[in-house]
Amino acid sequence: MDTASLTTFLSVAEQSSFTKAAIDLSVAQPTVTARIKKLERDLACDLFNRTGALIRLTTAGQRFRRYAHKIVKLSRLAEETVLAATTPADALTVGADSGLTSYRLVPIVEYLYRRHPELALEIRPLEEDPWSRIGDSDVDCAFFIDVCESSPKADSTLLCPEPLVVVTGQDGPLGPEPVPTQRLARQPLLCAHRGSGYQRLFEQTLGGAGETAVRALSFGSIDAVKRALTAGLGISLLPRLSVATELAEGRLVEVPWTAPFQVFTQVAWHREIRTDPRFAVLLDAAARATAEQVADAGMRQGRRPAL
Amino acid sequence: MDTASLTTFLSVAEQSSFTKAAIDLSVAQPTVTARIKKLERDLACDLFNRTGALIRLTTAGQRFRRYAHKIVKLSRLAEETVLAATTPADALTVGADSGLTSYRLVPIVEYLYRRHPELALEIRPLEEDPWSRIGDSDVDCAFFIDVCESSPKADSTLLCPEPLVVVTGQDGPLGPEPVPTQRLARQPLLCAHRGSGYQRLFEQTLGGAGETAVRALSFGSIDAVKRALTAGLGISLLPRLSVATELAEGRLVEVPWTAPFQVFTQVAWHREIRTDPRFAVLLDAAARATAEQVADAGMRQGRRPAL
DNA sequence: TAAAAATACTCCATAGGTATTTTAT
DNA sequence: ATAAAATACCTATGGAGTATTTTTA
Repeated sequence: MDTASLTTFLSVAEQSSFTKAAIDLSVAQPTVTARIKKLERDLACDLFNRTGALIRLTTAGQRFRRYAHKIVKLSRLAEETVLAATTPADALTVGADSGLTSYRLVPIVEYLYRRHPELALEIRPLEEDPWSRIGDSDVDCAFFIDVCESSPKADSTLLCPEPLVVVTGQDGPLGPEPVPTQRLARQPLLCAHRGSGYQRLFEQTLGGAGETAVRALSFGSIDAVKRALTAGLGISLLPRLSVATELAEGRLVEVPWTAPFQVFTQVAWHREIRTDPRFAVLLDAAARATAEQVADAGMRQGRRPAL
Repeated sequence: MDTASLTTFLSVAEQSSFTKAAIDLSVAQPTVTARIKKLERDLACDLFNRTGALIRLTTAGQRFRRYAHKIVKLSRLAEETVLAATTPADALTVGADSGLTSYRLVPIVEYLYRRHPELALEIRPLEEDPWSRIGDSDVDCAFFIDVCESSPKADSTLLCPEPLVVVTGQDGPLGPEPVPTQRLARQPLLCAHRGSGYQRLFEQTLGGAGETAVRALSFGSIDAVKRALTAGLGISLLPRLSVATELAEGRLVEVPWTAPFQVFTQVAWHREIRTDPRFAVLLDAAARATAEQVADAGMRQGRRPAL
């Protein structure tokens, strides 16, 4: 699979014609035929429905097109970027679960800002599995909520336990009595992102119990999820910390259901960043700021935070 | 540029050795040398510093590695996905500026949910230029805030004008008197994402006026930006709608500065989705829900919303 | 001096071209 | 009948191998 084949594929798809694509790319028409055939052989499936004159993408072809686009674009970007001599600010890229950004990460950033104002950070929402984002070098490190497990590909450390709570809108369909998992599975499920951390576990738990498929809707941010919950669109599993105010004020209500798993806020990082002094500073700030925050919460509630 | 070269490059980078990479990939050692040389020739730069025994990535190599990772991963994914006969839920993918998700998009989703509960949506935050995300087929359509301009690559429509306001924390360094742009440029700049919509315009405006480079920090979500503002970390340009409550309650304060540009909330879409009946439903809902919302706001304020 | 990368050289697979045939409208 | 894709066939580039030399720690 090389960029030339992909570009050819994209051109054929766009022009709906092998001949036009050949002209577009300044190659002979049989060359286009050959390149597409090779792609189809490599992928072991047809990409175009050719009934002589009319050329149309097959469903496989449509699916492949998305990736082809991205790969070609990335390749171009790679070529350009490598030559760009400028070291572009080179901020430490931190991925964070949407549920953590406001409530755990901002205190850390504040801590850092006061003591190390020169440190440049770039915070990006984690839409997928944190481990793979680190593996892809998409982010240097990631803050996320998940069960305690280690990965061979990256190092990680626990910051604090993160109590979760199922919440719904004021006039939601679920009363104050304990709710069986099956009943929960029938509610529309709202979340920031499907793939990151505990959300997958939650869906698995519900999917295992419910007879129907879980209906899930992702909103991209916790704030939007809370608004949708308030509007009565469904239920959501969120860190208690992130909905404390709304629960206290009665804008959201807690659904009496306990998750059969125990999760922690944790940081994972790319092995190679270990030696970066900026990362040491960040990790130290994370540990200190979170410890302070947990201690504060414990004091305010007159007890140690729930494990 | 093909996957074989990239895999070779990644293996060499990981093993820090041409010979070990050759063993790893089950090819002869000169093959590895040749592949890397070809890559270096194509990219017109060295990827490794080889001083005989010690092999290390050059800075260009480090930069290239990020992309190589992603490209290889995407290629694998493409191969797998094409064969997957399952139509995977096939939700309409909607990109949205973080500043819009909660305040403009949730009403639209609510509207849709009531009338078309069967419609599956996937909402993703826009981290970059909406046009390129659509061009990449990353999202089917995008909601964003920007000046009114058309693109040859995608269609778009305006939903409503979106008044912006510069805000800061309660005890911020800026008083109630009008602030010159230069002074604004010296403050740390907080935002959800650097690249999407009006944020770039804002940074250009400040960058043009200020003698020093703009210090910007991205948080990934509006909610996190608001917390950081409250903590006094800097200033931010946000839709007035998204900070109305905080301004009314005095948790955030408005900085008297008027942007030299006029922006609108708008939707842009991939040309090919035009024919999708689900998209027609979405677009209709967007127009109706936004119109309702704007009318409500006008009524409540006893006037038409500010243009 | 030993380990590792580069070079020299050969071979063959294959990508790309031209000319032609097939196919479907 | 015509336009467009596939096939046949040829050529040449270049990728991959073996054997060898160069380099440096």
